[in-house]
Amino acid sequence: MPMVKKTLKQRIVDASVVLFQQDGYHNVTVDRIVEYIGASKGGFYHNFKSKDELLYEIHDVFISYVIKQSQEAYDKYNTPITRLCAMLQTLTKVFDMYQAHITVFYEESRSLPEEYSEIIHEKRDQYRDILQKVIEEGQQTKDFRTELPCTIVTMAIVGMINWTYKWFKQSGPLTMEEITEVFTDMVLRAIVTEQAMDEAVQFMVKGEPAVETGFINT
Amino acid sequence: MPMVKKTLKQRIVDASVVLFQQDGYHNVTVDRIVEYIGASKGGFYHNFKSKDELLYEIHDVFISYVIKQSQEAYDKYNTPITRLCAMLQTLTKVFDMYQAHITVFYEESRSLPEEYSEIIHEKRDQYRDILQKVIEEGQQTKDFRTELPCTIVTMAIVGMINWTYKWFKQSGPLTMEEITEVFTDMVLRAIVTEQAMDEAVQFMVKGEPAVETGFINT
DNA sequence: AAGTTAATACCGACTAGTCGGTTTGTTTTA
DNA sequence: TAAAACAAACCGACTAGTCGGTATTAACTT
Repeated sequence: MPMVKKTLKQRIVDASVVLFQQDGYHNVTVDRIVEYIGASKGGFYHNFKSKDELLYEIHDVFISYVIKQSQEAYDKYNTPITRLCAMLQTLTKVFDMYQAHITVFYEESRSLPEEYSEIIHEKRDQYRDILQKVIEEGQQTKDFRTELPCTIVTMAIVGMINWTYKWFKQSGPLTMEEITEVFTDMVLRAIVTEQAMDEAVQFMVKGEPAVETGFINT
Repeated sequence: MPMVKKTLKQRIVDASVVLFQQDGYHNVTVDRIVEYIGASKGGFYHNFKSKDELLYEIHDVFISYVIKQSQEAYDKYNTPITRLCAMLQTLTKVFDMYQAHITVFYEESRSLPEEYSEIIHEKRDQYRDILQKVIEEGQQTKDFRTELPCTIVTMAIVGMINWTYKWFKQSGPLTMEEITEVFTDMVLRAIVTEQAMDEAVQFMVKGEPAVETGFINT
């Protein structure tokens, strides 16, 4: 295992994500970031043109990864149902790992200067388009119900998944695997046609749920 | 129609909600708020102890209204399915009207000082609890599938609904009524048991979807 | 009714502090 | 030895909140 020394730039990004998630972009000063990792302001501005550029970096790393993973999930399978399941799996997994990034992504993008936010918005749309494409193709093959407008279905799924960043706690009683399983079940039941339900049942929840423990946030 | 003159306090709140939604709490200065409505800084601090207190006011007005409406929807009906449908209806309607408030509520609550945020978090949990209660009761009556953990189901629904504030545009091609109908359909199909499906079908989408037009944001 | 006091609502110049960014200086590396 | 990487002191713009003041209305006194 090559224990490579992390560059200052990487340390800045890592620390910033955590701090931004905790307290929000505007409540975290550059001074605090560099103090947190025992560096200096000079080092910061040597690596970043501005605080905004750092924010952009965080956004871009995350959304680029999401797109890459989504596309891979799409390419790996060849039916709408398996593709959808793979994407749900992939996305929740990413959301498990990158929760801090996501929080920053969905709450601080307003602070991005226009030059940056244009790029980010485009990529964010790409992410949605991949999912929407799966839904559309499923409707064409009659795997998915055509009574439901695919834009709304897409956004319903996106909302369900994205919102996890607001309430999921890695230290909480629920694992992301459980959540994924339930989400998948719900989505499939909601949109798969009767004729295609045969293929879908294998991805659904079996048996009784685990004991409900504790409670969680909004 | 009694054309009551709006108080300065109300004008400040109204303007702030719009400005905060657009640019975020930290990107809107007190000076800008008062300039926007043609008032003064003195007037502002006569009505509010601080900028934070104004933010709290906006939060509280919104979440209190949501709780009130949710509770009313619950009380008005007496079966899990009808209650659930009524709550979905109510919530999306509220979200249609109060989109600016919601944006502030879900994106700026971090900036609330602890004294305020405690109260708000409590109320936010109340909102979720009302919905979760409906799901739980539905599972007890076997109207809803017991294989699905009710906390996850609740948060899936909350996420689906809440996320609308991120992408729904009143000027866009989709109306909130359409969206509500599709959401209701999806949720019911996802969680209602076969034996109770008879009661649920009346709330579901009939026929083909409207023509898909344009596209929307994440 | 007139005069007096008091409370409320609002104004706007000013201040103290904060924070992103710069400049200058020092160390490390290739 | 020169350039890259980092450190530390500094600057200027910005902003939440203050404070002395004014206008308006209500309440009380004589």
